[in-house]
Amino acid sequence: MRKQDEQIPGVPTLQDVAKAAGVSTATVSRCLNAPSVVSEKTRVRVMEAVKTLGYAPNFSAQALAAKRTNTFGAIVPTMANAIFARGLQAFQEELQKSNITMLVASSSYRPELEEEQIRALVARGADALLLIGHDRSDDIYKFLERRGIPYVVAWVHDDGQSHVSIGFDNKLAMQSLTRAVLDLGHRRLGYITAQRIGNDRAQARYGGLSDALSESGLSIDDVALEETDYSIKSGADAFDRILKRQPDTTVVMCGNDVLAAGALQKARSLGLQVPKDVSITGFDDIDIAEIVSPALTTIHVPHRNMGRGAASMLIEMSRDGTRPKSRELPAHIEWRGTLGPSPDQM
Amino acid sequence: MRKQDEQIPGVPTLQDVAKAAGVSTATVSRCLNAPSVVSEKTRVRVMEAVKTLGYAPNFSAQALAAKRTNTFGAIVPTMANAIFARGLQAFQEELQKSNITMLVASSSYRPELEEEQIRALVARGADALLLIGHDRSDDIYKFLERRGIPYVVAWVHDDGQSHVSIGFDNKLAMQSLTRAVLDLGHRRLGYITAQRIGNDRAQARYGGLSDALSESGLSIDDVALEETDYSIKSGADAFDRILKRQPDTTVVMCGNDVLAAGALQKARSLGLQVPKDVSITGFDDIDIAEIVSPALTTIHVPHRNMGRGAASMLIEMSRDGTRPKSRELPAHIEWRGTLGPSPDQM
DNA sequence: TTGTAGGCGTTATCAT
DNA sequence: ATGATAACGCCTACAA
Repeated sequence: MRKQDEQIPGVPTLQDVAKAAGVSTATVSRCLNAPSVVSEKTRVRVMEAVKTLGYAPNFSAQALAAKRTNTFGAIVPTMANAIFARGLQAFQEELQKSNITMLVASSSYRPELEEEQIRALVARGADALLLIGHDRSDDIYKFLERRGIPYVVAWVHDDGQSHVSIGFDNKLAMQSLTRAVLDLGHRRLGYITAQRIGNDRAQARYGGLSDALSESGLSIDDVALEETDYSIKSGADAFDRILKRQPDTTVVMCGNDVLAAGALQKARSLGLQVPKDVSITGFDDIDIAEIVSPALTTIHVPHRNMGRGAASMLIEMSRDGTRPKSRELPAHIEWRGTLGPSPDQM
Repeated sequence: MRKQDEQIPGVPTLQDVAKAAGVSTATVSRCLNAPSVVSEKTRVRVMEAVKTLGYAPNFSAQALAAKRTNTFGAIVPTMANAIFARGLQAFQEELQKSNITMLVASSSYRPELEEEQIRALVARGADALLLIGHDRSDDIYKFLERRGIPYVVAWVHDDGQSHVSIGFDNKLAMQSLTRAVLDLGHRRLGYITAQRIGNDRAQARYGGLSDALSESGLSIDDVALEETDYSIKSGADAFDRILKRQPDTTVVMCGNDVLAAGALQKARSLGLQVPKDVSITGFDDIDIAEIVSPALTTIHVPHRNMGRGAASMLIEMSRDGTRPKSRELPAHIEWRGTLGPSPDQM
């Protein structure tokens, strides 16, 4: 009288559909998962029952029984950052084509939190994982290997790393930009970076700066360095500090466009002309790079392509159990208005 | 020899932990979910086994048995839009405090797709749902009611609507901004809106414009209207068309900041001074509003608060089964540099 | 082509 | 405080 004779409809199950269509649950299941193997006649009947009852499979039960969830997970540092938001959007659009759902978690740039999130997504049955950057504990990589969960490391490409990845060479990109800056005669540099700890992209970019400097016989120790968090205001404040410490600075390079936008804003409010008095460079080429004025000279990064590519790699890995080769995507200098010759050149 | 005597370890289950600790699976389950009810001694033993085996509960099984997933879903039009990305980030951070996972799906502003996504998230066991705007089919609302899934409609507040919501009055906000514009003497207006179909925020904003005009004895038919999609370039193009159609336009109001940024850019490239020759207004107050120059006069919208508030409302609804009152958050004009008196005033 | 039935890994209700 | 054991809803050999 409690369980069996329940009168209230509740949520329809396979059982209900089976009963309504006068077939077994197995047949209903097949209609849904392998329609070709069931006769036209019964299939029509079953599908009708499905429709009228408003049946939708219970995901948990499905996952439990089938041992696959058609769900991929993505862990990003933050979604509030346009570069990840755009990449995720593309990632998701690509997955959707294959009827795969995306689960997102954000780690707030905190390694412990990221580990937790990875485990959580795996526990939830994520069939594959998108990770940002390769900088994480061995334990967690082992964990993934052991569970046989395919993953790709995105937003970076580094020949020294063994994990399947899709991205660009952050170091090389910043190195080439720095070379361009030096070629323009700049010698008194400032550099604003995001927090580098636990962020291999920021580290690599810094490394690129350093290397380019060395090439020219200069030292990274001579650049006015500011490390700060990710916001326009932080960029502005950092710019201010740099100019205070080193008033004859001719160029301030920034680890990303957001910081650069802040720097640019501050320069303007300080009455400095960009790039006549001081040059500024960014990195990422997000929307704001184009609308500030003068528009930011920056590194163009193929965010959407990375998201899309990561999706297709994961789909392949998950489907075929293969291990595709890492993909390096191009990043290039986007010349716009904030980088000019050093005033010293005159 | 196949199932039982499997030698390869595989993923540890409750069973394995139970065996290792010499207790029943029930006890292990209790250790994890209600530690207080099991004796100190056995608990320690069990937790040890958990640790050494690296056990993590299987989410699907858990959900299937417990009929709750600790997962909330969010369906947004797109994550590539800063306003949603920021709101989601806040939403997720708040959920995390209560150990709830967020599932995101994006509908690309397509109603049918949104319905699909809602059903998908529900099928995946979402305990509650965050929806954007109240504009959707009755069917889907009925579906949610029937399943007893709590949901809140965010980004809007409209007394005429019955669903639990958190947001601000889009119409009123645009109305007040329009009043301010008219007070400054502007009479030749242009308006750039995002696609209004299926987007009640865009509709409401347009309505606010229209109403404010009527109040002053003016007609919406006299404003040069451009409807376009969401991008900086679209805003720029629309601005161009407006000035072609109506060269004596003194102000171009925009349905959001992205379009306004485009308009501003185009104005500059057309050699127009803002706001001396032409004024521009935005809506949303996202990052870019502050960094363009002159900075955008716009409507400040509490994105993060909406995300956070939506989370806490949903948590309450899901926990207590209550139905909280809708919350209206304040939105106000953020006066900056792009809105000035009409040149006609001189 | 279709049905039967055993599992999937937990939770929760009873006893004990 | 702990242990059996029946759900939970679906998938999938295997049998018919």
